[in-house]
Amino acid sequence: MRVIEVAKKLGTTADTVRFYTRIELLQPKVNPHNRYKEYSQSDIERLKFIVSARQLGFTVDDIKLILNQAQKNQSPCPSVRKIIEQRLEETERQFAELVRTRERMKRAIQQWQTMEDKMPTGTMICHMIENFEAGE
Amino acid sequence: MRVIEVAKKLGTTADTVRFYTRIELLQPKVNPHNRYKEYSQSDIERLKFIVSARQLGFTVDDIKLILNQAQKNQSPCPSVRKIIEQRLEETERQFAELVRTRERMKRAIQQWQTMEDKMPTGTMICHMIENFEAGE
DNA sequence: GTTGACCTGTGTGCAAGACATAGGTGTAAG
DNA sequence: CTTACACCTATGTCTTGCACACAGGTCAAC
Repeated sequence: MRVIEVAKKLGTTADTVRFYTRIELLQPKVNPHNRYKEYSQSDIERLKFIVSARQLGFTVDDIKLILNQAQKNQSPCPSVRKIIEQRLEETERQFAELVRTRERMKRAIQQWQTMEDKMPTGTMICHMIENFEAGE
Repeated sequence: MRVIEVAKKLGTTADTVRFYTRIELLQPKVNPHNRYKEYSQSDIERLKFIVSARQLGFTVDDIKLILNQAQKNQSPCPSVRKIIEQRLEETERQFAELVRTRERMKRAIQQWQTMEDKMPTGTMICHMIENFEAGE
């Protein structure tokens, strides 16, 4: 199978599959006639794993490590457990930050509803932004 | 003032100030003796604006546009209102995606608590990931 | 004069793909 | 057998917002 067909089959994009191939997470055979990559069934299994792991928050480097362990016939499970804990912590941090930003944005929009547009001055660029009060 | 002092004053990093300078959001004078950048009071005001806008979710390009408008003596307020609505929409999308990922991660950790570690097989890399059920 | 801590600008790296592009393929029509 | 043309390919570059690495400069103490 070629890149587009593989991508469709797994609900991802051709560019993503090409990316994984470029960094050698996938190593499909190359047709010597036209240099097109040919993805085998086992490539597809591997890609399926990669996509699942990405959805669980593993980074591409995490996945590389996991695949390497599996290739050396070590159980990747202990690493998997350890890594997902770390990634979850990071996700929680991102989440908190995103919530804060979202709250600020909403509050700004609300505050600005009753404010007029103004021209910039020498010291003021946009009074709405400069006078915005985050409210702790 | 020089880059570190400015950064401290506004609660940001020297690298961030250097970055804004590099992309010409800030244009401090350069001391011809040692080529160091010298940030004036008005540079600092400008930086203060940039930092505030970043905290409200504006991108650096947004800020460029806003600053350009202000420099042409146009009120940037209409753009500001329009842009923040877009950025809020994007933030909501990111938020939803992050929540989904977080839920998946938590559910995975829970499911895996009662699962044993296994060795990889020809078709299976990590059974925990491959058998993970997202639960809608 | 010299040490040494600290600071500077500039170059490069990062994540995870998305986008641009030059060229190849393949099918259908003429 | 051409030719046309839509579609596909691999590869190179771009994105965002900084952080980090590094070679060299500054400046006070000795």
